[in-house]
Amino acid sequence: MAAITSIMRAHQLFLARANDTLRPFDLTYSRYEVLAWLVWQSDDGSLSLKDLSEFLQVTPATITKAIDRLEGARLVRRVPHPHDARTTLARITARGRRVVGQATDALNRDVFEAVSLSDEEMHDLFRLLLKVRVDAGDFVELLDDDIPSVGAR
Amino acid sequence: MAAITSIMRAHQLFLARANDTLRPFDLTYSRYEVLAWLVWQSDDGSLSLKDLSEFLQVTPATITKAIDRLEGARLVRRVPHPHDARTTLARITARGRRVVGQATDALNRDVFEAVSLSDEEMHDLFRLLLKVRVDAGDFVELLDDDIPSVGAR
DNA sequence: GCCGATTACTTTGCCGTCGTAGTATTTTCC
DNA sequence: GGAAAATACTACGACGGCAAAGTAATCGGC
Repeated sequence: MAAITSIMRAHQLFLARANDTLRPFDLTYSRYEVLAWLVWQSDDGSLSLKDLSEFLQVTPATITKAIDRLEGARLVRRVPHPHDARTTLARITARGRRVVGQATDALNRDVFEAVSLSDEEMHDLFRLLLKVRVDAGDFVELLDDDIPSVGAR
Repeated sequence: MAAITSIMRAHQLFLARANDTLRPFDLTYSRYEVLAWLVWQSDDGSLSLKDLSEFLQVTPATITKAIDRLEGARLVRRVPHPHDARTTLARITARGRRVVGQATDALNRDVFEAVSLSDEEMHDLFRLLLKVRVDAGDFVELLDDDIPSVGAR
């Protein structure tokens, strides 16, 4: 249970640091994540709101509001799906690509590189967290290729 | 960065499971934490709101609202500090003690025991998370006695 | 012992998240 | 092919968190 409390605290700290770093860009970590998925996890910079909801593991209502704000900041645009009138796509704008690039540099510099774990420690941490997540019911299919040493070996 | 994302996800999963478990008690994990501190980290079941804010590492406004709700549910009572008129104490009620006991049993059964890590793995996870937290600027003085094997050994 | 600084709490406003309910559009199946 | 089920999004209300501003009480230096 101390381990779980520790997870909670680590989350709180990283979220706070990330939001501090992103504040100059008028972004939050949640909205940064949306932009990041659009840029690096899609072929043409657009994803359906449904897909975003699944990838980020938040409810559709959360995505609706996030896209509202991102659209207000002209970082994404809603475009209708060509074949299914039920779904709407979020497409990142040129401005969005520029901002997410700068934001990523800032996050790498100020947050991710602040962690002093060795590669091996980082891998151990990831492996242990993955076990915990699976126990808690996470869907990890998408991540399997990132962590070949789990379950196997 | 995959490790940090993994921390975020693990947090999300545990919080969701804990809140599911606590829903029948009309509690959330945040409010449960307040009750738990009052019961196990104080001599007489009362702490100042300031102390709660520091222990739980949330802003005073968050504590104010949490105590509002707990007081509304008759699980704690606000009582004035005997010597300092600025501070108010939150004191757990008999009803609060009863509820937090049942809630703890439920959490242990449904959430904490769901983690299948060995004692050694648990310890490793805790140690790695502690390093990460320190790098992220956490204050860990209060925890030193809980983790004698960090740094040493 | 007074005035300024500090401390403790509350209030307000914003954000992200959830749960629930609603609407519109497919899709499925008789 | 038309009704029922499933799907995708939106709307609303609640909650926990932060930041900033306000209020009240205490402390400290001169």
